[in-house]
Formats: sequence, C-alpha cells, structure tokens
Amino acid sequence: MASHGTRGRSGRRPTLEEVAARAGVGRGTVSRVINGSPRVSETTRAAVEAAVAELGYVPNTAARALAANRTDAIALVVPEPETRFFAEPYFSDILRGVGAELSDTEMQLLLIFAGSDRERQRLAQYLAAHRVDGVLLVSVHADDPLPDLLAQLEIPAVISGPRSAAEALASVDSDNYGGARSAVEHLLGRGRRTVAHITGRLDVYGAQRRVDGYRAALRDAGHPVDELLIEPGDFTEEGGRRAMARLLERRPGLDAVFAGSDVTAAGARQALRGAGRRIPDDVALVGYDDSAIARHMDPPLTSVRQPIEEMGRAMLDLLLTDIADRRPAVSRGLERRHAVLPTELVIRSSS
Amino acid sequence: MASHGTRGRSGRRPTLEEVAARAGVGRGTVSRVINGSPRVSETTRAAVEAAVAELGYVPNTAARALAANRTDAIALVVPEPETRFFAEPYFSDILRGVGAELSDTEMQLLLIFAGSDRERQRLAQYLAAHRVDGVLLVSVHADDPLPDLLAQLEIPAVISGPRSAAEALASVDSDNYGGARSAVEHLLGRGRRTVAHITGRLDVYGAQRRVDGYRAALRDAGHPVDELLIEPGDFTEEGGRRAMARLLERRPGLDAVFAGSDVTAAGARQALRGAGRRIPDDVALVGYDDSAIARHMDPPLTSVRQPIEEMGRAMLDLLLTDIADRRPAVSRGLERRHAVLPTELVIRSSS
DNA sequence: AGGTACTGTGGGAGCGCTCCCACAAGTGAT
DNA sequence: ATCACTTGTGGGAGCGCTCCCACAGTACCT
Repeated sequence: MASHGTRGRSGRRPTLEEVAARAGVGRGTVSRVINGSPRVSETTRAAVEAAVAELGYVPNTAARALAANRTDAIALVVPEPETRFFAEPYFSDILRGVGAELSDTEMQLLLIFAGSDRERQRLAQYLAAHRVDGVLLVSVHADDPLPDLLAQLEIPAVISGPRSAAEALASVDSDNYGGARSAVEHLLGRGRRTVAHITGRLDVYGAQRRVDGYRAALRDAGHPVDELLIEPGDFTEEGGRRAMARLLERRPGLDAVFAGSDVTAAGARQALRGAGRRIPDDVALVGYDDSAIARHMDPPLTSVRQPIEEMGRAMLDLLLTDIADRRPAVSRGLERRHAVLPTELVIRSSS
Repeated sequence: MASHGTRGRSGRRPTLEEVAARAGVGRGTVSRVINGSPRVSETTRAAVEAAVAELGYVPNTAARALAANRTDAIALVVPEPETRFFAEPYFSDILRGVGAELSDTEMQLLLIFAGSDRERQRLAQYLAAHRVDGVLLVSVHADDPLPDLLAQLEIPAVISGPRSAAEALASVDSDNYGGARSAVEHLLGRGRRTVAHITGRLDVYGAQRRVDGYRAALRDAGHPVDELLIEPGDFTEEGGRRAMARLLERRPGLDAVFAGSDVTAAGARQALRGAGRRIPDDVALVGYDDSAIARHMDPPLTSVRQPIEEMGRAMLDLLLTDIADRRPAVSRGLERRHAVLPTELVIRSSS
C-alpha cells in the first residue's frame, strides 16, 4: 500500500498525455505499455514505466470504458433474498471460488441480489445499461426470465446448474448423475437389496439427473427398478419426513434410502426413527451435498460432495473466455460450453 | 422487467443525441430531463420522456462518469477474510441496512474484501483509480493504514466504530457507554452488590467505552469502583474463561459479571460452572451483542443489543451527504459527523 | 421606448482514454 | 538498387456524456 510518486501534489490525477510528455513519447505508446502490447521496444517500455511510477499514474477507468466499450467488471447475480445467501454455504463457496480465480485479473466482481421484484427491476436496468461485461448466474429456477433477458441484451453469461438438458447458456454443474450413481452403488455394494430414493424438486434439472443416476445404478447391477421405491420430495426436511413415511408404508421391507439432499435425509431420518428403524442397522441412509448437517447428524450421514468452490472457478473461466471472444449469452457453436465436475462420495456411519 | 421500446433493432444502444433528435430538442435538454433538472418546461419534458421510452434509452454510465467525474458507486470495504464476513452476522446486518437505504438511490454498492495483503494491494489500486465515490469501512483495527489512504486520496468515507475519541473520519457507532451502563444498572437493580467486568480488547475504542460505562454506573449508584473487579479479556471464549478464573480467585464473593461480548460470556459461564457457581442464583451474567449465542446459551443470556442494521443505514446517510457535498474523508468542520445509536438491554434468565 | 431579469433552450468544448491509420526505419529477398 | 515486409511509433478521430456559455423569448419594471 505504498503511496506512489508525486501524486496528490495538485489533487488532479495525471493523464495518459502527461505520462507521454514526461517519457518523451506519444500517447499511443503509453497506452500500449499500459495494456501490455508486445509491440513496444524494451527501451521505450522502460522509459514509460518510469514516468508512470514517477507520476503515480493510474488509468481512468471511465475513460477506458467509454473508449473501449467494456467495463472490466462482471456480476455475480443471486436471484434470492440476501438472507438465503448468507444462510447457505453454497453461495459463499461459489463466491470463494470465483474470487480466487479473479484475483489474477484486473476484473472487478459485483455481487447483486435480485430477490425482490424491486431488486429485479434495478438489475434489469443495470444490465440494460451494460454496466458489466458478463454475468455469473447462480441458483436459477426453471421459469426465471433472467436468462432470456441476458440473451436478448447479448451479455455473456454462465449459469450454475443448467435448467434443462437443452440449456442455451453456458453452464457449470456437478455430475448429479454420477453422484447419484455412486451413492446407490455404494449401498448395493454394502449388501443392501431394496434401495429407495427420495427425489429433490423435479422441476430442478439436477434432481432429475439424480433420479436417472439412481435408475442406472440399479439397472446396471441387475436390479429391476421398482417405481414404488421412488418418492418425490422437495429438498425440505418436512418433505423428506413425509416421503419417508409413504415409502415405509408402501415398502416396509426397504433397507436403504438415497435422499435428494442432506436436509431431506434429515427428515427421512426422523420418520425412520419414528417407525423404530435403526440407522444404519435396519436402513442405510445417504444424503446429497455433504453439508454441515451431514457431519453433525446422528449418526453422521454419508453424503455426495460437490466441488462447489471449483464450480465457481470453472464458471469464471467459461465467462472470461466468452468475454474475450465477445460472444453473446447464447452459444452459437456447440463447443464444450457445459462443464460437468465430478462429485465425491463421503462415507460416514449412516451407511 | 418489461422490455423497452425498439431497443435491440440494431444491437447498438441509442445515445443522448438520438433521443434529442427524436424528441426534436437539443442534447442539453435531454440531459436535463434525464437528470431531473427543474429548468425544463412540462411540454418539453413529456416529449423527451416519450422519446426515451420509444427508443429504450439507457444512459451510458462510462460516458457520464468521464464527463461528470463521478462513478455513482460506493464500496463497502471489509478488512477481513471472506470467511469471517460470512460467519459473523454483524456484517450481513450492516449490509442489509446499507442495501435497504441504497435502494432509493441510483448508487451501486460494491463489496470488497481486504483480508489478505494481496487483496489490500488491489484495494489500494482500486481506490487510487477513484473507482468509487465513497467508502464504507467496517471493522477497522486501530493501526490500520486504510483510513489514512482514504484521507490522502480525498475519498469520502464513513467508519463503523471510531478508532478513538478523536476519530478523523465520519463515524457511526452504537452507544457502548450507555449500553454498558444499562447492563450494570440492571444488575445493581436486581440487588447484586459485587459486579465484575471482563473487558473486550482494549485497543478497540468501543471496549474502552464499555469500561467507562461500567465505572459510571457503579459510581452513580454510590458504589466504589474496585479495580480488581475489572479483568481484561479479548472478545474470545478462551479469554473469557481465563479472565473469569482470575476474577474468582481474587474476588470469590462476586455475585455478578458483565462480559464484554457474548462469546466472552460463554467462556465466563464455563469457568463459573467449573467453580460450582450457579447462574443466575450465585452469579448473574450479562453479555454484549445479543447474538445467536446469547439466545441459545443455557441459561439464555441477558445481553446488550446494538441496532446494527440501523447503523448500516446511518453510515450510508452520512456518506451520501459527504459525497453530495464533495467533502473529503477528513472532516473540516466539526458538525455532527459521529452518529451514536442507542442500544437496548435484552433481559433473559441469566440475570 | 428602453432597460433588467429570469426562464428555457441549443450546442461547443472537453473529460481521458482506445483504435487505427500513417509513416519512418530497418531487414532481407530479388 | 528496388521492392516487400516487418517493427515501432505518433497522433487524429471519436466514444457518449456533462458543463456552461450564449441567446431567444417573455415579463416586469422604470
């Protein structure tokens, strides 16, 4: 945090032109040095750099933005109220990943909440003004109009968790299919014969993929898929409790449950306890997310971990590429614009 | 989120000039309408507004910033690693207050972490580039160079929790003195005779003020201040435990403790339990912050609540005033540049 | 009638950059 | 020697605003 050069003398900040005069070169040359163009001789570069240091020159962002038509800023848009943002570690993990990756850059990250209608209105205005070069979108519901707005405005964007298999935006996701698969394979591997699944909200694409993974694991192991062992949940504790109750009624002989989330698993656990089932002795239980709940449950819950921080990093990478290519939000080509990161099964004593 | 006018037709955004042409007026007039100048006739204003709506005009922020030499953005600077930011409700409450107050404004809020040296470096660069019109500073340590940098760059700033009685920056604080006072008065009012105080870190000004309040309450009630009843802590649980142990050794007859924070109180509670003292029967306990810890302690902890969200609001108000006055970080006049907000004693069963 | 003041308006100048064209100087093939 | 590139450099034009001066028009005094 050293103070630079002669800055402050006059209160006015030095301009490119002044640096150029001081270094005895033209304006264009200083600009090239500042922006790291290779087309500058070593001697000239050194002279310019000296002048920059002496004057304490810092480029004027507004002027640059105006001339170059870019802002060097991107937004992380959270279409949720702030409370959820702070409550769920998911967001802070994403933020950490993005932040880490961003620190190598000149880019500025803006955090924008769009939970209320009011905030959404502001966001729309903000995007229309093109105040950011790109957008990172986390936790988007299937019917959210935000992606369309982005596409219409031709703003590069990356979404975490595609809304469907045909997601038009670039996306980053964890391998929901593979994660579910590994969970079920693990249960079968431990000798469980009747594995039930409490799903997440099925309007969430990731939840669908988990069901697919569940089915595939059973099929590949030679088990028929019993549709009555699949019960829809909604990611909530109460939903997990109810779903588990129904499953126990329909298939009292089940000996394992794969829940769509840790919270759901917590609900299921209560219902199991209520029915006098012991975990894992009578029924093995596996959750999804590897959240704090999983670690603190009694017994500690086996769960599928997603590399959330890495997902944040991957999102940023994709976005910066798009921005560099000046590509709009909707993919034109069909390149690898959907990154899928591997999950990891964290085995604890519930299974 | 309605889409505006004919925007998108060409991919290019309309400019002021185009709006002017459409409305049949000059560039200056459109600018006046956009910026809400009163010096425009009703008819003209209506015509311009119609043209703006038809073209879907949105001002170019960069051009405005360049011409007007302002950014319409302010930063909330957190000189802590992100982890603490998410862990402590203090920050999110401040953020909520600021956000609420800001939504009436055109201003943009940036959240900047400056926990690591690397991040601090970036921040310094950022501020030097004058990319924000003002800065909100939370949780600043006494020896932090940031306030000086702000003053030197002549950037308006408001600090939460002044660093001393002679704080040069505008500041917002809660009434630490009064809060401590009310806590001690409460204890005396319940018939306690020997009230100890475990302080916070005494290099934090607020902690000093709490000691002052503690002393004043005793004096005004006609109790002599026993210096051996004042034991320095450091806001941590371990510190509270140790301080309590020392107090019990020196003054085994004490019947009440006012702790500098809830966390400290939690530590004190352990030491008291360990020494076989019952709370509140043998020793009454009062904390500070009214955090989640206070509510979940056994027994629930009486604590001093600070209106944090309101503090955020107040900070923003002060800052916006300063920005409007184009005043630098250091106060020139001696107006009411130090807001102090009242605290509230939340009485629970620990006292 | 002439002055004075105020209101509303148009448009020039300029904010500090980037982009790009022009051009000088050097390099090597013909 | 000529031509064809390449490399490094200077500086004009222009990005889309705000600021401010100039001026027309109206109103109200002398």
